Amino acid sequence: MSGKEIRRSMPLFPIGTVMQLTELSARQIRYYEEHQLISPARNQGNRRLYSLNDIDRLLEIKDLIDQGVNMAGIKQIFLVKQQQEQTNNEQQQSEKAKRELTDDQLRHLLRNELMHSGRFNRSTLRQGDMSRFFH
Amino acid sequence: MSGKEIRRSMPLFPIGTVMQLTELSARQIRYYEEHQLISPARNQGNRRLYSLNDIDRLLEIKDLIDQGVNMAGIKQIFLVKQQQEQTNNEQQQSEKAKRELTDDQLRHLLRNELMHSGRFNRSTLRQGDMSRFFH
DNA sequence: AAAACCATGTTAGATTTTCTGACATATCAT
DNA sequence: ATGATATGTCAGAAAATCTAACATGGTTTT
Repeated sequence: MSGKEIRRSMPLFPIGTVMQLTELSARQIRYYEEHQLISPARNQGNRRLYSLNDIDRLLEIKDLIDQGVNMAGIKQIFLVKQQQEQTNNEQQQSEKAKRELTDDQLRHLLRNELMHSGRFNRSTLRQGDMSRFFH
Repeated sequence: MSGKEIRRSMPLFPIGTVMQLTELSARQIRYYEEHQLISPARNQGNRRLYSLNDIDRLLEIKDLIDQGVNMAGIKQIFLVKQQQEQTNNEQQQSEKAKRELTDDQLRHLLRNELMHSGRFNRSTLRQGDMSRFFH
């Protein structure tokens, strides 16, 4: 829920950039927002700011519209997808729980060794790396 | 030279976004441009548009300035880095050349098998995937 | 067929953002 | 003290965006 997600949901792009990236008109983009298919952030001056996720969503919308789906349809599709993700997460969750038990055992087994392997884990500090904002 | 690079050098961000991302003032960002440490694209209306690479560069600049390096110093550092990359590429190039010879042989060996393995390589068309613009 | 609805275009006026160029200023080296 | 460097700040102009309203060509519904 952190890391990647924070970055992909970071509000970065003004509507002009989004228009070019998606080849949608400002009118269309705002209209889809009106119908709650997206909800971009706003900056201090009330201008919309879109995230990578928003843009993905707009591309999906565009595609569905090309298939003849209307607003209501798209809204439902997104709902289903969201629920799908929800259950996916729950599955992962429970699987993870199982795994964690054995992981605990593993950790236990490894502990002694580590206690004697005086090795440091220096964190690599690289600078000027925009990738921290994405992926 | 294509793919990734095109994306990371795609002009996307207005100066306001870049200010937030880098915590530099507009004045600073323009000043560095004046000294040719960066050269953002311009849109039709003459507004600057920065790429991910530009932002990386600005973060690097910021860091160097924190270390007390001045414009001239930073310019030189970038020059050296660029040359470094150049020679790196050349090395890779010549290594690749070598490898390609053996690859040719490999291809040769595989050709017959492939000629008989009537298998199709359907390209996966996924939609609404912003990742095509990045990484 | 008429009326209503949907998705989008277009326009207008207000507000925000960005642009360039100029002048101001603090810090540092000479 | 003088000058250079890096940045702040201001002003006026141009561009981008905002909201709200009206216009319109296709679809449905009545």
